[in-house]
Amino acid sequence: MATIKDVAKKAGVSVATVSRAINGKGYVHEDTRKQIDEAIRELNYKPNEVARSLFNKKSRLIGLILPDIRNPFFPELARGVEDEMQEHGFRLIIGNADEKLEKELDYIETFKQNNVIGLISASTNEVLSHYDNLSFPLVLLDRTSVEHPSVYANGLDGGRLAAKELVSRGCKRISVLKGPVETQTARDRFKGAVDELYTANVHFDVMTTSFAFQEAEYWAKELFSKYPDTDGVIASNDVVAAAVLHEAHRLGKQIPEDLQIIGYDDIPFSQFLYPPLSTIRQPAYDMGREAAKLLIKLMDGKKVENKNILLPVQFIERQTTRKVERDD
Amino acid sequence: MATIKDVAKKAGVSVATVSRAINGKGYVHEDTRKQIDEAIRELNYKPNEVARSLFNKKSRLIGLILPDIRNPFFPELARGVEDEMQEHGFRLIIGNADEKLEKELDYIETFKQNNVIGLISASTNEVLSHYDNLSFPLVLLDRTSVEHPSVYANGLDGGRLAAKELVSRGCKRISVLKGPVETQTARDRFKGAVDELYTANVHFDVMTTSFAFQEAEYWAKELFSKYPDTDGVIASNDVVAAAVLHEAHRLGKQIPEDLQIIGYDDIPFSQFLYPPLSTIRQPAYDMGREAAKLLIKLMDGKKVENKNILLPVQFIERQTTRKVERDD
DNA sequence: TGTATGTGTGTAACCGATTACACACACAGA
DNA sequence: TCTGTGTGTGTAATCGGTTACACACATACA
Repeated sequence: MATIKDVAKKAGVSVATVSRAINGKGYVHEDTRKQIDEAIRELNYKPNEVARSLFNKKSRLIGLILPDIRNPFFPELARGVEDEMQEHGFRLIIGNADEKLEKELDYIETFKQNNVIGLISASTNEVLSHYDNLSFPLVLLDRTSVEHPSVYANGLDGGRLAAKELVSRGCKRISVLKGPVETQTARDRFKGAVDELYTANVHFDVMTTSFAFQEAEYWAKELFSKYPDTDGVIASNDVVAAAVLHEAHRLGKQIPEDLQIIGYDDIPFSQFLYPPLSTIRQPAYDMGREAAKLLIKLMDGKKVENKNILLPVQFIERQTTRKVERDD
Repeated sequence: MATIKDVAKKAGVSVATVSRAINGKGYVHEDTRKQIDEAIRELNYKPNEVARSLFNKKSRLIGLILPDIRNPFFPELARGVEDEMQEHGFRLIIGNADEKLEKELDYIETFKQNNVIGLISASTNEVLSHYDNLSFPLVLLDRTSVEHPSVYANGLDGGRLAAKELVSRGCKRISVLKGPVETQTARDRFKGAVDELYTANVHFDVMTTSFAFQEAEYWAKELFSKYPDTDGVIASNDVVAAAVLHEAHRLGKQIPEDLQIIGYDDIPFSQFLYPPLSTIRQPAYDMGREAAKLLIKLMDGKKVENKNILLPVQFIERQTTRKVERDD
């Protein structure tokens, strides 16, 4: 690997001049610049990011913490973040926290030690105190907090929407599957659904589930054993919805005649389920991009007027809910 | 952030002694060591990885290149790699190459510039020449090559198995969906299927598809418009299989009566499809772990006898294939 | 002619670690 | 007493960049 010294020698100047030429700071004579460019090309010189990072106390790396990379919702978020960052010349270190605080702390340590210049966290841990004394800006993603900037989707609306759509389609005994309630958005989502069901005066039961694949099947079985005559399910996410759908098939239920199901997230796979899953869409990719944009602003030290960006959710009508006549 | 100097001052010794104490190299008096440990604790000192990395020309970072993080097969691989690396104190920089050579090269540059000490690549690019002059070891994952160490699953077997299972279940007009053929494993897979079908003397058609979600639906429609009377589909992966299944439902086909489908990969979602997808399972998580283990050996400079690790695949019988009487 | 300003470049300190080397001291064996 | 060896520690160079500062020179203007 060629170093700046090699370039300086080849171009017949000092390293300072090379550095200035590369970074476009200070004066460099046109002719000198050409010499240097030539030397750089010939040696295929690339500045050593580590050395830069050591001096500047800044790398070009961004940390991204995801709770569970296996849940397709999160790769979608990650893609949004990645694409935006890529366009700005930043790179991502993705950490999979596995919903464990310890792993999350581990990654934060790695991020600090590698001089990341910003962090986006979609962690689901209730406590946020480990984010308090960071030397770089932080954006929370898919969650919110008054103390930190965040990008999230409207859980209240999402829960409400899901409930409303089931009620308007005639469900009488609704099961609300509540995700892990560590985060405000998960609580909002639940609250939205419950509020709506109270108002509509529809019977409902509540069950708390995890978001993960491995356990989804268990929860689905549990659901039907506890509430065998449920006729509407508001799932905690699309993964759980898929498991419920699968279990319903196994039990010989007709969908959406006997049972209607609404998922949450709208992961790419949901359209391929049978019947295709009706769900509340969170704009995951856009959320990722927005989080990245917000972080970039913060890193630039720009004043940001709105530090908590709320994105809308949307009911995606497919076929796990009945058709209704709409008067529009 | 406390530095080694702060620790040295607090402990009343030189930085060299602190460094020796931390790294357990050279002599350090027991009492001195205690003083230093105490100072480290009080200051909450963590060595700066960037400075270390600059001097040692080695970080603790491992690069991982994935072709498409949205395809659930790859997060599964990633988890395997991550878990193994985590246990050895290494961290991952995950790069999503998006099946584009340019992005892949970008990430490789980032990896070099950040002194990664090893690279695992599941890239699908045909050319590998950009891996030739790396200063750190490389392991190919989910692909193979004579020049580089690799961990992959038996494509020949996989293709053969898929074909055999369909043939033994009475398929007469099989459609083989061929993935992108840039990689040897994809070619093997195809060859395995075709060999078996030739041998069995069963009619088959071939269509080349991508592996991606966004295009899966298109290919599914294309399939049935080109070969409307196909009665067996060997899909290029589970994502495509899901799309085919979805399209088959839309066309009112009975599965597995009218049409049998076999996927590839066995991603977690496949069990939740309806009917649950029969598929060829690649042990993704284990592949990831094996790749990590192999890389660690290479990084340690150990002689590795077998640089190309072949893992077995397995037919997972679910319900997109008919039941057969087995005489076992 | 003297001074201010702009241009162009080099020297050397610095970022925070690691380590080669020098040196001091204790103790053992000749 | 002298020498060799093991123990313990500090000084300073080094990794590959960036940049403060000094300095040289050209030009402009009073």
